Amino acid sequence: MDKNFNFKEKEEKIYKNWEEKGYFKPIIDKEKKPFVISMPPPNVTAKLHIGHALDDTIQDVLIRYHRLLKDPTLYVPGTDHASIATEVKVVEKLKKEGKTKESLGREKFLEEAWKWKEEYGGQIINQQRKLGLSCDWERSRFTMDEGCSNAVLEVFYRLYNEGLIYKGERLVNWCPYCKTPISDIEVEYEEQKSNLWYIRYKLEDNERYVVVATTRPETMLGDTAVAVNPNDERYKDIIGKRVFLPIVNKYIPVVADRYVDTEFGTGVVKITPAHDPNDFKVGQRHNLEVINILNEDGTLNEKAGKYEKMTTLEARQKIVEELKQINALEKVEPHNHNVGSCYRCHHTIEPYISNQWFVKMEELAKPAIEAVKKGEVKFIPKRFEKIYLNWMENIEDWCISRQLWWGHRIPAYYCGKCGKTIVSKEHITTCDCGGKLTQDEDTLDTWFSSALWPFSILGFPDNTEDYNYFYPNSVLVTGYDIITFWVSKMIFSGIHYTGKVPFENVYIHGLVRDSKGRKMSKSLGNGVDPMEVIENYGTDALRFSLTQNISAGNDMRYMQEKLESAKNFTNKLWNAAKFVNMYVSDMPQQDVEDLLPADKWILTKLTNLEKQVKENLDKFEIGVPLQKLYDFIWSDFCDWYIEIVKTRLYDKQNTSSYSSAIWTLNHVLLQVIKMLHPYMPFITEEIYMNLNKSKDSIMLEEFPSDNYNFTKETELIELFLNMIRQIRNERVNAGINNSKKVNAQVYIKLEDDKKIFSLCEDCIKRLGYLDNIVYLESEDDADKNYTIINLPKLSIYIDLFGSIDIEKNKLNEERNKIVSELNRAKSMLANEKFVCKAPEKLVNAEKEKLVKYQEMLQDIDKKINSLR
RNA sequence: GGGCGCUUAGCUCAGUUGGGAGAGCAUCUGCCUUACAAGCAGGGGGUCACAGGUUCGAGCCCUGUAGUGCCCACCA
Repeated sequence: MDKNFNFKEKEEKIYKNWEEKGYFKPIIDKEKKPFVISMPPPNVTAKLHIGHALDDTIQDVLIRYHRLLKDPTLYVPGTDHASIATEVKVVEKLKKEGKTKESLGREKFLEEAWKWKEEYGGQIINQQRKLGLSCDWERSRFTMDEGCSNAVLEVFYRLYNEGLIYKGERLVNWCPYCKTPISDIEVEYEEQKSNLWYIRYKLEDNERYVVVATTRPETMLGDTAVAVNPNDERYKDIIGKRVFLPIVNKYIPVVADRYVDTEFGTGVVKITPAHDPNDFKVGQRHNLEVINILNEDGTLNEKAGKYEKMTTLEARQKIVEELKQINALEKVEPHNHNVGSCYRCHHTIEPYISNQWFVKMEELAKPAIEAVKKGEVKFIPKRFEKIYLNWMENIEDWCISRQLWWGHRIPAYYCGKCGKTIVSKEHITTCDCGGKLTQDEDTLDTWFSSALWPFSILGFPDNTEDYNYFYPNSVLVTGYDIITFWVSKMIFSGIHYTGKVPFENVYIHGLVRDSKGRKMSKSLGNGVDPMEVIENYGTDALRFSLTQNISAGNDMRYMQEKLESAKNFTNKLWNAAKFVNMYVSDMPQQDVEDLLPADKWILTKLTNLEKQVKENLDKFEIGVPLQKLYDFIWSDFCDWYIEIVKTRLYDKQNTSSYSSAIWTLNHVLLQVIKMLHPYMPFITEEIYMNLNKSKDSIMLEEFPSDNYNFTKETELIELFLNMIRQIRNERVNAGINNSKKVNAQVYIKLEDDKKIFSLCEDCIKRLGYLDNIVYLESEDDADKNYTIINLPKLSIYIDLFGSIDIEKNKLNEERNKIVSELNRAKSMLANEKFVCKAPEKLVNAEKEKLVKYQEMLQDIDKKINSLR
C-alpha cells in the first residue's frame, strides 16, 4: 500500500469505476420495501455551497447505509430552474452586453436562459460527483424537463377544474424592480428609522378634525376611508360621518372596524385598500373603493395627479411639505418600523393590487395538517412539526403567477372573440367559437413545480413502474430555513395529487455557519467553497468534518480545525490498514474457539459497536455513530488491539496465536470500514480493495452483523488494560523515560490468573516497558523498594530505582482520593432510601466499592508507612 | 407581540428512555518505540447559565429568571 492515501488521484478513479459498474442504480426487488431519497434540487444558477455539501452528504450517508442493508435503494438527483433567481442573473448578463429582456423578446430570451442552464447545471452535477454522491444519474431530472413540465400542466389542469385555482384581484407583495409579485415568505423584513406623521382630516359637518397617524403619508392619495375601533368612546359619534381628505380634496367615510388598535397612534387609521394588506381587508369588509396609485415600477401613476411619475419617496417629501403649508400636519414623531424587501434584489416591496392566479389553500391544507398530526409524516427532530403546523394552520391563498418569462408558462388561454378563459394541457390556438386564443403571458412560481418533485421525478402523472414502486420517498433531508417554502408545499401536493404523503420522514438539519457563528453570505464574503476544501483535504475529510458530532436541527460551525482533525483520522485509518495489510497475505481460516482473550475482547466490542451504529442510523442519527466509529478505530483498535497483538505477530512460530491475530485484525478492519463507508466512501473502498484483491467493491458488501459475546474474556482484557495503564502511570509518576525498561515482580493470588498472565507476559512487558518479570510465591517476598500496583486479582511490584521517595506526595494525593470515594460509598449505603429503593444491582455495586476502597486504603497506608 | 432553540473544559461541540461529567482542537510533561510525529504515553482544566421543585438520585423531567440566537406576525 502507498505511504499515504492519495485522495487526489484515487477519488476520481474510484467514483468513475462505481458509476461505470452501475452500483448507484437500485437493485429492484418487489418483495422488499425500497429506500428512496429525492435530492432537493439546487438552483441551476449557482455553484454548490457548503450547505449543499452538508445536505447531500447526509443523504448519501443514509443512502449508502441502506444500500449496505441490501434495501433496494434509489437516490434521484436533479436541479431546479429557479425562475426568479435565474431570470435576474440572465437579465444582468444581458445588461452587461447592452441588451434588455424586452429587446430580445420572449423566445430569444428563453434561448439565453437555456444556455445559462446548460452551462451552470453541468457544473453542479460535476460538483455533486466530487462529493461522492451515489445517485442514479440516469434518473437525473430538471424541474423544466418534459416530464416535470407535464406534471405541472396536469396539476394546474386538475386544480383549475376542481375550482382550487382562480384568478383575481388581490393585494400582493410587488417587487418594483423584478416587476413581479413574490410570496409572503419571500419578503425579508428589516427595521428602518422613519417617522410617524400625524395628519388632520376635517370632519364634514363642523370644524372638528380627526388626526390620523401614518408612516406612509404618500399613500393618502389612495385613501378611501378612515377607520376607528367600534368600542372607542372617543370616536363613537363620528362613525358613519365623512371627513375631508386634504390634497386630494374629497370626502371619505369614517368606518368602524375591530382591526383598529385604540392604543396605537390616535386611534384613527387612514384606510388605503390598494396599498396595505390590512387596509385591503378592511376595504373588503366595508365595500370601499380600491384606488391604485402606483405603476408597476413603483412610481406614482395618473391617479396621483400632480405627483405622477415621482417615486414614493419623492412624493412623500412633497406631500409632507404641502400638508405643512395647508396646516394639516399636526406633528411628526420619529418611529421605527419594518420595511419589507425582495429576497432576491433587496428592493423595497410595495403592497400592490394586481390580477393574479391563486391556489385556494384551505381545503388543501387540512389533510396536510392531519397527516403530520397523525404521524404519517414524521419530522426529525419533532419540534419542527410546530413550525410546519403553525404555518399550515394560518395559511393564506397562494399567489402562483409571476410576471417572468423563465419558468412554466401558465396554461391558460384567453379568447379574443368570446372572452372565454380556457385551461388546457395541450397548446391550443383556436377557441370553440372560432376566435383566436392567446396564452397567459405569466409563468408559475418556482415552488409550484418543486412542490411536485418527489413524484414528478418518478413519472407522475403517468403510472410508471418507478412511480408505483419507489413512491412515496423514505426521507426528505433539508434545512429548517425551507420548511415553509418547500416542505409544506410538497406535503399538501403529494396528498392531494397522489393520495399519499410524499415522504415518511423529514430530516431537518441546521445551517453551516462560519467560524464566528455568522451566517454565510455573499456580502460578508465568508462563504466556503466545498470544491476548494476537497482540493485541499479530500472528499472523505470534508464529509467527515460535516457529519462528525452533528445533531439534527442544530446549526454547526465550519472550522478549519475540524478538517485537520478529519485529515488526521483518514491518515490514522490508512496506516492501520497498511499495518493489517502487511500480514494479510496468508489469511487463515479461523475457528472461533481458538481465539485468544484479546481477540474475543475486540470482537465483542465490535459486535456492540455494530448494533449501536445500526440503531443510531435507523433513527436517522448521523453524528453519533460516526463519533463511535472514530473512537473505536482510534482507541480500541489502533491504540490497544494492534499494540496488544504485535508481540504475537512477531512470533510466527506460535501458529495458532499468530493466525488468530491475523484473522481478527483483518475481520475487525473489514467490518469497521463497511460501517464507515457511508461517511467516507473513498478511503474505505481503497482499503477494501487492498484487503481483498479479488473482490469488486465495498459497495456490494453487507452491513456487518457479528454476534460475538465473550463476557468473561472482555472483563479480563479490560482488567489487563487497566493494569497496563497503571504500570505506565507509575512509570510516568516516577519520571522514568518511556524507552527505559525496568524490573517487575508479580504476585498473583489465583492459579487461573497466573496462566492468563503468563500467556500475555510478553505483551505486558512490551506495553508496560518491563524487562524482567519475577513471579513471587507470597506477597511478603516483594522487594520493599518496589512500587506496588494493586488490582483485584494480582499485585505487581515494579522496581522504579528508588523513585518511590519522590512519590510521597503523589501517594498522599491518591490516598485522599480513595478516602473520598470510600466516604461516598459509605454515605450512599447509609442512606436508607437508596438501599431500599434503588435497583439491587446498584446497591451491590456500592457494597463492592466499599470493600474495594477499604482494601485500597489499607494498601496505600502500607505503602506510605514503608516510606517512613 | 407570539413561537422555538441555545447556555456543558480556553475554543468548537456531543451527551437518545434520570444511575459516578465526554471528544476534537488548544495547553503542559516525556518520547522520532520497526502502521502512523498527520504519531505515542501521561497531566492540568467544568457549581453542566442562575433559582426553586419532583426523585433514593437531575446536565437530562417540571416551574421561574437572565443572557443569546432564530422563526412567525407587522401597530397605521
